[in-house]
Amino acid sequence: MKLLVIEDDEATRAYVAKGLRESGHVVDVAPDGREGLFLATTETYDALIVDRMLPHVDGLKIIATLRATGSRTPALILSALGEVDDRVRGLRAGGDDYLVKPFAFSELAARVDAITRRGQPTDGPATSLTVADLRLDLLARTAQRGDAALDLKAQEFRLLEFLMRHAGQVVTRTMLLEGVWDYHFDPQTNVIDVYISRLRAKVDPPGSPPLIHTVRGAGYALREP
Amino acid sequence: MKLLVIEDDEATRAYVAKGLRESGHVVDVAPDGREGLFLATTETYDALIVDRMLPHVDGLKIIATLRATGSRTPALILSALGEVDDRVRGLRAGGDDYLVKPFAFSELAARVDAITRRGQPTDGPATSLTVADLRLDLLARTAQRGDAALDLKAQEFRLLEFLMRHAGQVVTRTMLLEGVWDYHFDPQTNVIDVYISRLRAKVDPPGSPPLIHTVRGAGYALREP
DNA sequence: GCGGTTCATGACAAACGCGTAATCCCCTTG
DNA sequence: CAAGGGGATTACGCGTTTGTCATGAACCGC
Repeated sequence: MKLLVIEDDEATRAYVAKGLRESGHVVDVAPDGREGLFLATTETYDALIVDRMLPHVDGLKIIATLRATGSRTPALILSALGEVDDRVRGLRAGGDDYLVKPFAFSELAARVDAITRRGQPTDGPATSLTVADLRLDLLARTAQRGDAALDLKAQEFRLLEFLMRHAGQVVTRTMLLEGVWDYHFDPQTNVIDVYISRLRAKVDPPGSPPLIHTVRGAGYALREP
Repeated sequence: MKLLVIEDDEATRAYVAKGLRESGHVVDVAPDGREGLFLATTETYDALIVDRMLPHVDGLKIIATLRATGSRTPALILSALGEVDDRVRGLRAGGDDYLVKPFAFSELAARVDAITRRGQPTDGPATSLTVADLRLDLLARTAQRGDAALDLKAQEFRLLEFLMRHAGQVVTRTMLLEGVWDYHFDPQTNVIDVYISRLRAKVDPPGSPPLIHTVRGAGYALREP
């Protein structure tokens, strides 16, 4: 994790930076708001640790400015002001957390970890699916088994996506007809068998342990080997 | 925002829930860990407010369990334990913030807003593109202008996606041949003209202000009207 | 206003993806 | 072991998508 510490007090700055480095982070430091804002806009950080009272540019102002430019880098505010109103103001300005001085370093480290933790992988709709060494990239519409790319047709892709979203469970033909073909009745067809066959030819090539399993009398299941 | 408050103390629970509802949130409540965990796993929340000491299942245990299932719903821990070690333990268990009782409601509200703030819109790869009233859902592979759904063919979709990713700028035919058709030479063809034509028929129906513009001698541009 | 160039579009042809059907295979059960 | 049934696979036809071509319209410089 790459962090930026903006703090005017020499001793605090050195103490915080040293501690965070020992926790395995890469740390840049800035002694005032001007320098801090410059670094924050020119470099990319995983989180900012910002003192509230700073020369040149106030800490809250820095965060508000960054937020106005669309930056969402998490920010932890350090402050000697411990009043509820001050804390609320800090959080409302776009801070993600607020720590009152004096603070224990272990708590600072824990809070930094907490705000950086869910940096990238959001709860949002998954953009890729993985089962064993099989990967589907839903945005690029690509698939690969191991490191071989698979050339899947549209319908094959949809079928595989459905199977992967239900990995480990048995999916019946009815489920597939509804979920993949959008048939809400029995069309008296064997499309599924055909497509499973085509999919197998690509997903489970000879030599690889098969992932697509037939569950006789029930349906199919995609499972780890 | 939909929130879940897990708190055994009747008075605190009612107080917190009432306040959050007045702040415009939708609030579910649970009086113990068992009920809380059940709701947290069956419903979808934007954030959890969890008391640390709970009957049946401990608050930290709830969060740890949820994290183990892959859930990343932000969690704010409430606790009477204010020691540094306790706070650190709470954050390490997967909590996103830690508030010590007694607390001011305004601070709770501010912290809830802080942890939910960057819930959805991550910096990750965009899952949808928007220009004016035109929207492309890259995961569902659907498009709509205003609220009319557009039936785009695969190639038309790719072309429109490329145009939208370069909205506001002129894209040359060479760029399109490389980016959409993956031709790295001049195939002496007018495919692009043809597909632009087909796309226009769908994206810019008569009556709507056109978004696809011809830039004579240069290429095309997708622009706000 | 004229000629040349650039772009737009409708008709056409080839290729491809999709689903059906027929055949073959293999497991199950008595 | 034989018969029945469910599943696998191959071959084929239809419809759609994709790209080419030719013609017509719009634009620009002279």
